[in-house]
Amino acid sequence: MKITSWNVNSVRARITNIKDYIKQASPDILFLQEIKTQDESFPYDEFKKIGYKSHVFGQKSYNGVAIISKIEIKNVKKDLIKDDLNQSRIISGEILLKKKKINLINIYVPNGNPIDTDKYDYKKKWLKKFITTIKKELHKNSNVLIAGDFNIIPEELDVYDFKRYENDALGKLEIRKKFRELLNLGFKDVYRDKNKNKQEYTFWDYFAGSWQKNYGMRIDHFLLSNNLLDNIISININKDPRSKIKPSDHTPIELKIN
DNA sequence: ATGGCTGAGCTACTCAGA
Repeated sequence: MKITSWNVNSVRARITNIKDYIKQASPDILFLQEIKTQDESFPYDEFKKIGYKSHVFGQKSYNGVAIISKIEIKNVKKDLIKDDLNQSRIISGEILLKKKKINLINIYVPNGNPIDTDKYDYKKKWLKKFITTIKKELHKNSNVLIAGDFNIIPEELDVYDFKRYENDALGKLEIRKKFRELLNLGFKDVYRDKNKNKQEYTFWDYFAGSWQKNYGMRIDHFLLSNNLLDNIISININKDPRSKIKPSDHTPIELKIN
């Protein structure tokens, strides 16, 4: 089974790119972030035509997450977190894999910049609530997969120039500590676990030729609870969609499990 | 390089992203 996570930066502006990606990569389940549209404007039919059912937690103009899937997703929830600003940033559901019930959680963590504003406080509070939520979820079911746009650079090698980001909402130590706190609940950062020293990115800015210069960062992640690590086949950052016309600034990350 | 692109909503320009 292939599960992909991709911040698409508007599902409607990106629909052709997304369908092209699906044709090429054929994921069973696709986690989308930043769909930037309300539920009623989501392109359900476009995905239905190619065999995917959509579960959507939309929002006008900003944020918004969705899970689209070829296989049945049960017990879809959009209220795992009571969001202080009522933003649409988390959607979860359950699948069965070899008789194991797995809790799938798709997140879009607040950016948090600039750091001297309430946006940064919102990010810290959101992450704190998220960690509390995950602790509770683990008590109910220890098989947990979390994926999405974390807006966290976990370590220095996860960005082209760490000095530029050590005082940024994506790279500040207190934010990176939240990521470690999550891992300490019993998760692995699957990409880093399988690629100990490799420097690959999932995001490149639109401007200043960041893509061409490979000025990127690794901020989209798959976290898998330790008891599921034996199910991993592979993890891959698929850079192809970032090279296309009218791309998202993020590229998909793909996990294969069995 | 603290915004040099991009998208939404709207239809001139702001807000947001990272």
